[in-house]
Amino acid sequence: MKLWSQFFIPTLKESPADAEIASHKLLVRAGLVRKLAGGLYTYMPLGLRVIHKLTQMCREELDSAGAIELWMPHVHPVELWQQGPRWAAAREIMFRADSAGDGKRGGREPEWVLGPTHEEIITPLVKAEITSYRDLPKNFYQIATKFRNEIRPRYGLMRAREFIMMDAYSFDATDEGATKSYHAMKRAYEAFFRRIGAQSIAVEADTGVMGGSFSHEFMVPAEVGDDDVIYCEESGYAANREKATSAIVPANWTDAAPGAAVEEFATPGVVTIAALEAAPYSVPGDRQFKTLVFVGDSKLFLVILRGSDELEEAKLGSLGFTVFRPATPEEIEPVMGAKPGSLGAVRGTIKDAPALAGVFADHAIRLVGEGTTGANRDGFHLRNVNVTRDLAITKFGDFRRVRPGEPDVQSGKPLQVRRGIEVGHIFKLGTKYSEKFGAQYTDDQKQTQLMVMGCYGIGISRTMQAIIEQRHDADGIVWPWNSAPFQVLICVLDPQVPEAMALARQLGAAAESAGADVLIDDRAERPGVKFKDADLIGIPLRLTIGGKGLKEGIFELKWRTQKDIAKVPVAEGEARVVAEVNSARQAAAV
RNA sequence: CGGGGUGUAGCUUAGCCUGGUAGAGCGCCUGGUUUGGGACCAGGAGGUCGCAGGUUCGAAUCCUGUCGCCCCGACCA
Repeated sequence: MKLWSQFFIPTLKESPADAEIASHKLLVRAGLVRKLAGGLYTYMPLGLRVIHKLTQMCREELDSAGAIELWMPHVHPVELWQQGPRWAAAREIMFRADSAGDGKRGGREPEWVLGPTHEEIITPLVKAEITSYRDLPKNFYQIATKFRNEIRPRYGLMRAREFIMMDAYSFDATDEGATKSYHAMKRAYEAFFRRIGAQSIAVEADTGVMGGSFSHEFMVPAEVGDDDVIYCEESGYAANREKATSAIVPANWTDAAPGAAVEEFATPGVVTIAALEAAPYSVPGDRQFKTLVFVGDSKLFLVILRGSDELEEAKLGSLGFTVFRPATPEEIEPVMGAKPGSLGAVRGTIKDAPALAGVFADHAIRLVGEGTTGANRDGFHLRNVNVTRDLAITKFGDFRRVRPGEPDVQSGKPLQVRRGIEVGHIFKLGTKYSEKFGAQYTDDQKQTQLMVMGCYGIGISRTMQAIIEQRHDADGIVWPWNSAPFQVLICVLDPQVPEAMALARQLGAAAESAGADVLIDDRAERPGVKFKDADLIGIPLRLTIGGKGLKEGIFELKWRTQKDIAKVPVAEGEARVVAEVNSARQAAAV
């Protein structure tokens, strides 16, 4: 039981000027956080209580899924990162940590970095400690601070330079075992997000720089989120836009039979899909082939899309290049024989075809059947280009960005899109890190094998803000029971009246005995101030004790989520409060 | 890193265009009246106008540089 007057909850009437979105404003107004600098926040006492609630529930769910908690350093020797598989990609967002001294200690400082995540630390540790299949599988986790020098921190805790994250790492003897561990974690995540009272959905996701074979993101639906989720209510399909696919090419689709011969025609100055759509050419975008040139591991490769489609660059990750980027016009011309805008992949028209690492075509170009594309000769295009007859395609794949309204693969119903905040991510990593760091074990046949890894993250501090974004109204935060900093707020309107405070303590003790955390507002403030603050900080259950009610022998009971106020006779007070707390706890239990 | 914006008291801000005593509301302190949805009255404290340089008799205001912050983009484990 805490007394407000002896705690510290600095609430604000006005929103800070630098906050843009509701949850960020409320975090500050309700006294949960204060900013030190961009992306760096102090967790104030009330905010820290929420963090503790979330970490405790996270810990419990992971423990019951068999994960084991440990704690790793956050200052890392840079050598470990240089040894790892993603130094080149990760170093840009990593903070360097060296001495702030004036150099008088002499010699060069060793290089240290602050940990953005811990694959590079846990894998060598497990390599050193585990050598037998008998010690596998193992899943280690920690709940700790992470450091990422984000290019653009924003929206308060949503994207911060320093944040609190649960990160877990599983090590299995076999690929099947790793898949099992992955699904166990997925279930633990689902239990966690249900329990904290956040509506979240697991969506298929791209593995990005992490690498690995498959991945799910956990998204809290919110307009201010950074990610687009493509989903189908009918089938339950949900995927990040980077990963999403649709049934735009029907399963029974037959490719167009070759028709008229390929014919070159002059298109002076036409270098865009749109220009070719316009008169006098009037070739619709979905009758054109779009040819994009990339550099993958220092060789050029082509990507062919429908003219009306957009490339989803993340999907090129499936091609297996370690790094890739769009090619420059200077790189393109010597190989293709033309500048961008007149490019195509018709057999025999590419100047130096052997120089290409491949021609990768999106499935949807089959819908074009026979269409128009660049002639690899500046100012000319080719028509009557048949997909099967004329294009020099190495491999078909899924490279286009899905659009809402396209049919879902399973149900055929139109796909929908909504924004979401990514609060968790799970990856089946495979052996990418165990190979690099030599994390091996001996199996029961005396054979040396690589461990198969998974890694898992939950942004705890971001989750706190995501809950607020999802659960607030015009007056303030509306905390779910389990995540609330306190579950019960007792507003004592006349704290100078001894009977009022005595009743507050009595009801508070009853609520505590039933398992609630209790805050008593004993400040010498006017009632209006107390009610406004109560709504702002959003404690689920409010008990109001006033001098007038006390004379009638009643106090008031109100839920933050409801408008109506119940008058409860003091004599029945303890029993009623216990009953309310119990039913709330049951409703919030998973 | 590119584009846009912004920096004035603990917070929200006016003043800047057109240079001439730095103003308000909230909050804070003292006293009084109030007391069920952010009270009222009186008095008071708090600002080298982000920082540095320049122009000028004179700069919060104009110019240059610099730093911080916010938004959009790029990026994003």
